[in-house]
Amino acid sequence: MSTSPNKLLVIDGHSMAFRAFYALPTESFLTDSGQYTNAVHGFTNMLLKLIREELPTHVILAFDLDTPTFRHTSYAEYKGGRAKTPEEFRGQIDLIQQVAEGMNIAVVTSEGYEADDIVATYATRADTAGWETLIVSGDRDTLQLVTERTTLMYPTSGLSKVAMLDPAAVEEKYLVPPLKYPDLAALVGESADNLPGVSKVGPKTAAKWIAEYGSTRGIIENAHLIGGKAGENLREALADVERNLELNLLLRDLDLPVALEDSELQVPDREVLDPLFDALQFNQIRERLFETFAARFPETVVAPTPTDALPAVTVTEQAEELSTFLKAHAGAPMAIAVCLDRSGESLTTKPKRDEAARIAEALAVVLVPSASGDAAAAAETAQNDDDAESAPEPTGIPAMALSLTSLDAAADAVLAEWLQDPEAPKLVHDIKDAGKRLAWRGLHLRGAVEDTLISGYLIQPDRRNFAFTELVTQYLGASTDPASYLGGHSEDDAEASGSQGPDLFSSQDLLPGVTAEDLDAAALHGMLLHQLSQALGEQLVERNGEKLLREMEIPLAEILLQMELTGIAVSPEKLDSLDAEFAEAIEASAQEAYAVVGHEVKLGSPKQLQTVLFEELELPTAGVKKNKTGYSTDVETLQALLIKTQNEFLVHLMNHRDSTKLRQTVTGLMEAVNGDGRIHTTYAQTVAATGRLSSLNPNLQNIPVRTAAGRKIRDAFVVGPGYESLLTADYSQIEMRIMAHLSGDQALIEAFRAGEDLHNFVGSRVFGVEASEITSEQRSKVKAMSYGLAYGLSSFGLSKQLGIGVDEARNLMNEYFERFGGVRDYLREVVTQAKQDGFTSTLFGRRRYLPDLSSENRQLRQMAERAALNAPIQGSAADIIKQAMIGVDSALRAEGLESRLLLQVHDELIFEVAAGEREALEKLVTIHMGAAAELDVPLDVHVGVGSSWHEAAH
DNA sequence: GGTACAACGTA
DNA sequence: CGTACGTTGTACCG
Repeated sequence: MSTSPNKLLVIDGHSMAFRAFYALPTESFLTDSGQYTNAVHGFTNMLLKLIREELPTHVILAFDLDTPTFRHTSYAEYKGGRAKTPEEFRGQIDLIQQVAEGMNIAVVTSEGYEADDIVATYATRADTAGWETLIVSGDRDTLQLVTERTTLMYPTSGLSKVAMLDPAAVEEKYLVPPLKYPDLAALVGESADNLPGVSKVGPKTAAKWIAEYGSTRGIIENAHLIGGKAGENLREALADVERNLELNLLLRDLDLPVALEDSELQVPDREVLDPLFDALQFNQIRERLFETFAARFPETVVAPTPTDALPAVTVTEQAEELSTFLKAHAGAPMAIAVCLDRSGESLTTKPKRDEAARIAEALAVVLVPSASGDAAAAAETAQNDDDAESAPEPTGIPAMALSLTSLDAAADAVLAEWLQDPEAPKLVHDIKDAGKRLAWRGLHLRGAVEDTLISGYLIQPDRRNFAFTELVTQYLGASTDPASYLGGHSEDDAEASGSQGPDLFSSQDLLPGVTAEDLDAAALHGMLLHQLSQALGEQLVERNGEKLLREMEIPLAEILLQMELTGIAVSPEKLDSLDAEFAEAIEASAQEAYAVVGHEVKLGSPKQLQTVLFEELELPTAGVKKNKTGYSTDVETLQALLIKTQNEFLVHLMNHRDSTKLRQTVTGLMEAVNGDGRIHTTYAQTVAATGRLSSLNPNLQNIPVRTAAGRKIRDAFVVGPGYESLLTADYSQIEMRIMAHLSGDQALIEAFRAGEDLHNFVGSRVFGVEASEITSEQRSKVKAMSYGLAYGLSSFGLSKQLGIGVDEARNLMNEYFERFGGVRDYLREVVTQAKQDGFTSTLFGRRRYLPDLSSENRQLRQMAERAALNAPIQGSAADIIKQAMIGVDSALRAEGLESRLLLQVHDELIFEVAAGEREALEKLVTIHMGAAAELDVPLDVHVGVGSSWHEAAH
């Protein structure tokens, strides 16, 4: 038998999707958007496993269509009696096909035929061409396709156990050779297809007859010769048998849209898969997929070409050499790569709270200029030369490496000078991180013209992972492994030379703590930064993000860096006493709660609470919200239960919850206090899809404020030594003002211009009374509605929030829109425009792309519509405060004030006031926050001063 | 040791 | 069936 290098994997998509669906629990695979994904998950996993282990060269997925096939036409009851497709399965076939599309795998369907026929056609073609074939199907009809070259993988239970069936295995298991299986099935019948066979005839009898008469055709012709009850039944069922035979035989000569040869396995399309896997919340699968394909296509993912030589790094400690190098490249962007101390903790481990200890320190910088001059010319020549052997050996771009730990004073000064020169353009990935590491070495990074982290974010704000290697893989398709480039020192090389050479060290440190491999990695990083910057730059221009990058996000990153380094002082005494206070409250409410039920219970465990509430205490379950684990135990549910039952366990439980939450916050803050007595949060600049910042380690944007107990925590944030007070400045009702501006609604604009109380004003129009006559109940109704509108609130949602009827809520909204028609028109227009463009825009041109606006899935589409309503408003507010931070920062510098910005909480800035600067700062902040944007309504800023955050907010 | 979930804090 | 986030404890996975 001739062996072909080609191997076809052909899968019956529907049958395997169903197997996957029943093999995995639906409830564990539900996305936030309400789509079940268990079949998609199982299927994709299976597909990857097959690609990894079976190494097919060609892959085809065959699917049924919803339309009837010739089998239905000739036999109306075909596949009748099947259970209705489960609701949870809905949409999953489509998702599987999308995954396949992203993997560049052919998906084939054929009007009037089944997936089996498609499988049969390709298997036959492949067999004829001498290819090896692996069929994966849960349908027994495909047994007939098995040959010496064609194997069937048939799942026996779920997805975990499969049988690999070659001809011998088929004969052993089904008693007939593959080609005779349709004969056997015709006699026995196929209940799955609703095809009755001959009664009392099973596989054994059928196989015996087939052996005797050669085929079912032969059996039919000799039916009169067969005796006994079985023979009698056979003669009665002849019509059924003939029909079964016709339906069982798979068609092997369909005319299909994809040629066998065109189904070759290719490199997957990340641009399709990344957002898809984001939506499916498949993170492990994403990794597995790319690992699988990286192993499979090293040459494409890696793409080493003769032009890809690593930069030639010169290690220097001499001021003059560095100076010459920098002058030679003056004016052109220089990529900066930082070598980190790898002996320390990695960034991915759970961070300890001490900044300096937890983050790897910068040991060296490698400076890589853009490819130009001789190196580029050599590369060009090499690329254009077909005969690789005659191409000149490419030389890398000359780059420079400097130790940060052992530079002499002169060289250090040259480096510092260049780093902080705003006119010396630099490329970097994650300027805030790099800048922080350099700052710990006393170096100041300025003049960044590119941060590929932020560029990536501005292009795809909904994306989760902007790691350098991720972006390089997606946008450049290049490897980040120095060993795949010319001139790289692989780890093996280093060990080899180390063991053979005179050096005692296995991997020689070229700089203190920095090995040759580190330098290679950094040099490559620098080289790829240039390429990535260019690739991202094109996208950025296309998506209107260049100005935002240069004029907003990069300057902001420099400010955030400073804020993070500065931190905010806390009073350990206040934290301690709060901790004790809350601990006491926790204990007290726990004891009272235990007393009610008669035993201890983990009050923090929703699972145990379900048992206590609904079994032991037998509280009514009618109308109780459910989640994946059963009945909900959230506050809303507990409140409702309390009203119904007056059970005091609920009160103690809720008190316990409140106190626990507060204590957790306090504990977290205590653990976060740095050696300097301050808490240094980290701002994530590329996380929130609307353009907001987020805060982490610890999160200082969710410190309690609504309750009195919570506000005590704000009192623990205090002015630090050497400063006189804290100052808070917040925008009042910024989102409503943006709404007024964007909608152009004259009534709303008038209200803001007149400086009236917004909610009283709106209430007076909605309820038709004087503003002074508005009751607090009316005020809170319009307040809820005003804010809700910016989130896409429905009348149902409003009714639920206000505890009123849906009709009343709807009337309220109608009345609102009647008075503020501009708002209604604007909200409609936003969605229409977003559907047209595919994205929303903020005041400053920040875009959010919402592909789900055109989704067939109603839930997804509606979620996208609400996001489209909200993104311009929330995003514009984010733009404005970012602009304000930049304005305030430069004004502080210009006026030479020592006061400094510490925190940002979405619409609020918190400053530390230097001695004697309170008045000046207050004025400066009010002016620059107010001037951050020109709107049709004023931007009101409310300022407060005090010795703690809590006091300052008054 | 890692991940998922429910719950809840902020704007 | 209101947007955008981050953190926590419990429960469960291997």
